[in-house]
Amino acid sequence: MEDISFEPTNTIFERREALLEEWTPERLVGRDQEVRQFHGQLQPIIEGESPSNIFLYGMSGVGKTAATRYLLGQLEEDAENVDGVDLTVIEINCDGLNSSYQAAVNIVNTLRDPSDRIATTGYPQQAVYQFMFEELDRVGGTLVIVLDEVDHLDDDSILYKLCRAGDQQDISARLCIIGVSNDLNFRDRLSSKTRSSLYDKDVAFSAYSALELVKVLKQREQVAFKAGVVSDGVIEACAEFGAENSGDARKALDLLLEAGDIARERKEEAVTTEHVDEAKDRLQRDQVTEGITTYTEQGQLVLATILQLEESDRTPARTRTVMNEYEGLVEQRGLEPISARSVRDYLEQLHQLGLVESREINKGKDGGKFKKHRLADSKKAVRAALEEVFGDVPTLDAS
DNA sequence: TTTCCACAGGAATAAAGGGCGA
DNA sequence: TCGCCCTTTATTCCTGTGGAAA
Repeated sequence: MEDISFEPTNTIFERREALLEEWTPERLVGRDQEVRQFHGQLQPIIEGESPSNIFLYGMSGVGKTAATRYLLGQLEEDAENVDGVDLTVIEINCDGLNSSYQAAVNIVNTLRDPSDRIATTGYPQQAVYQFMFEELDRVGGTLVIVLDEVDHLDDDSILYKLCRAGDQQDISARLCIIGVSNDLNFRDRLSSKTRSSLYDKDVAFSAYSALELVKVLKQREQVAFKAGVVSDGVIEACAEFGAENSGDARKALDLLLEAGDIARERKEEAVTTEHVDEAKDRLQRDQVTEGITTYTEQGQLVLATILQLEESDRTPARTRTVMNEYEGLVEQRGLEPISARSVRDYLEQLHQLGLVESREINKGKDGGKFKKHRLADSKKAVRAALEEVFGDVPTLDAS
């Protein structure tokens, strides 16, 4: 093996972090109307008044989190100069937290010293809420709690508890809940008691247009890259990609970052549209691999079944066929198959993950209603990810 | 207009695993 | 160590769905 060493070869990036999600620009571009409305709703905090709860809605990557960080950063800065306003902002990302219980644990641990943190299971639910209120009360003043991707929680009890905390004298601190959701119907899914407790205001974020994305990308490009290294057409190609993906600025920025990384790896002097094309493939592959390798074993086996059906030209396959083939595949590996109901759940999850395409067919009295499934992503990427998991991909009998 | 097919998917529940306090 | 309480993953049961056929 040849000798490996590290040496600085960067001729591309000035401040690469400006393309990362956590980076907050000095000025938010393309979101003027949303920022103005959101600003107005936060204004009572600086006046020392009780703030309303606020909900931000919009597809992913449309600037909800960026606008929240931008405005709350400004609010914290300004609050320091106002007498009688003692402001604390707590940001919790609910992605990966399945329940209100876990979100409450997360709030407790965010506010506690690392040596005094609580475990993520084991406590009665009421005890966890009690810990949470104790910590919030200890901090006191006005507390803004941002629950990012709040629609990922299976239940809304934490929203109800936080909304009612002041009324029920659980805490004396002033609370403002900011819920951020990609699910436009999230509020409709809340239980009626939570809905009635939420005297909330909302801000709807529309998708970025290709033109707005160009503005966003140009702003980041000027900070992130050395002068003149981004070739003509690169920004537009990334913006177009973002616009095709529901006006998602996150996707456009990820693509620009990946294209920059490819150029740097190759020790090239400029980022070109060829790098962008390659970055698209790489992003898709990475996304597929991550989704599959972190999935449950049974979910991976259901996906392996679809892959094998795809590779033997037997897709789209109806649920019944998938089930039969899945049972054969699992038994070959000496495992117990799960029920048809659970396989249906996995097929639905794989569809939600964008790995499987499911189409509903209705043959009426002659054959009823059923679904047919096929692989949505490239066979190559799925096979590579499954090979990483299993070592080899389980094969079906060619029957 | 009614009937019927073949699931789809919601609800309730169980089992297993893990952390906590007593 | 034990009982309690949480989680995740799974099962069973059952109602709902929608369009072609009668």
